[in-house]
Amino acid sequence: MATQSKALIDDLKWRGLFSQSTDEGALIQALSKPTTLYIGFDPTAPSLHVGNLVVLLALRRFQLAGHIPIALVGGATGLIGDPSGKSEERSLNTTDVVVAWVERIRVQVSKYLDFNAKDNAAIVANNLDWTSPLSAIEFLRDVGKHFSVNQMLAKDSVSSRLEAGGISYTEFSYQVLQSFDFLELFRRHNCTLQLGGSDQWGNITAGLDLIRRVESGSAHALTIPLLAKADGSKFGKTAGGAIWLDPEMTSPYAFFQYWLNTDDKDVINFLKVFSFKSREEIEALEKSHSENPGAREAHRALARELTSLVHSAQICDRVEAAARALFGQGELSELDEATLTAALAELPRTTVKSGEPIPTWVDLLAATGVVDSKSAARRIVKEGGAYLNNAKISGEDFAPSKSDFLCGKYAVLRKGKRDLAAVELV
RNA sequence: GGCGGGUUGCCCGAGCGGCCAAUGGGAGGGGACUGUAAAUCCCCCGGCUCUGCCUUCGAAGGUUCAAAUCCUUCACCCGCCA
Repeated sequence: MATQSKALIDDLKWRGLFSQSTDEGALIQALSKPTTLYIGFDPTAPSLHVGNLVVLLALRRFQLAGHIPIALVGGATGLIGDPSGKSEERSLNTTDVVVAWVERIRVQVSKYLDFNAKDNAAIVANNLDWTSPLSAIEFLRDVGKHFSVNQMLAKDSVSSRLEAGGISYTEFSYQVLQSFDFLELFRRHNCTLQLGGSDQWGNITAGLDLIRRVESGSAHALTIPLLAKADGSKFGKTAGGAIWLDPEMTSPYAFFQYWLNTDDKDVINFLKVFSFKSREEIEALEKSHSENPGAREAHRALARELTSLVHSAQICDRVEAAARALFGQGELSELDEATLTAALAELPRTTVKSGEPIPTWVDLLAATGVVDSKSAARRIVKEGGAYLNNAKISGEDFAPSKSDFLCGKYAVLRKGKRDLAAVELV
């Protein structure tokens, strides 16, 4: 099985999922037997986003290779705030907010792991379980005593903050808590490997030291590079904010579109990082993409796989069909009502009561929430980016008429090239 | 606790009594070109009942015909001293 564990590491490297690790030979040796490993997710929002998916799917890869994954939800650490990668102190969330987020993230994380696997069922843990019973005195005596402030100060997450803006005692303590998590998981589940983003290296190695000192145990660390885009912009962020996994926060339609619109320069890398396709399959997509980029086969494969994984194959089919209908070459008016209804269901929408006068295009677009204000909607009209049923309109006062409603029910608003919204006559 | 510096639109950052909805850069948006891609070029980028009006420059008061700009108090940040 040592060759298998070597293959796992090699695959991670090929996918660009390997930043650094503790002694690689020892790690491969350890992984030759089923190994328990964990990743922590702090509740900093009500949902995980596509950036979290990188490490979460890495955990899944380990489970598929026969190892036992633990997803740790940071009910405790989420109350403290990780200084890693942050240039300034963050404001604390209230405990009830964090409790609510923990629950949502626990459910979300569970979707990507197998809890029924016979020999290596996944585990979800919450670090509040072992930190909350601990008194401050116990914590300082039993845990704190093993930490040298000199070493803590040397961590990049702390030293960079000392230079810019300072750091509170609260966030300074974060690495101790994370180390304690590793120690507890080592004790409870014989967890001997922690995965994390490359910014977690300092926190993870602090845990290794703690395990060595307290339990004379040996454990390993593996970090994953933070995903970078070709143009240097931040991955997973759009004008509207982050791309969330929660369908209430980012609609499956928008989710699919996000991946479909991936920069050509990034699409193969993203496939390697996110897709569970084999190396051969991805290399085949790379070939077809370079031969005919306009067909966007690789983009489509990426969007399909991730939308199916995060939402469902059924939802994926729906949003893809919607996009095909709305962006297709044919006339919108030629779509039958069922197709149109299904397609428009995926879009931001507003309604108009049939007895009442129809508002202007500007008012309608603003009502769908596609733009932030009526001024923004007016600007779109003035600049020539306003469409009704795929036909350009002009004049700030333009209002659709009854006959513009397809099948007597729907009007399709478009802002620019690809931002669509629906108006329904009720 | 003392002294000094700072807090400006999504972000960075100019402005230091009227010419300020506020220079510049970035992000973002629209158009052209394309492939619902990138690069490039042009344009836009507080809000509204839009040739005008309203609300913004940490918060609250005040001076003035007029304040992002001056004064007072408060909050937070940074530095030096105790």
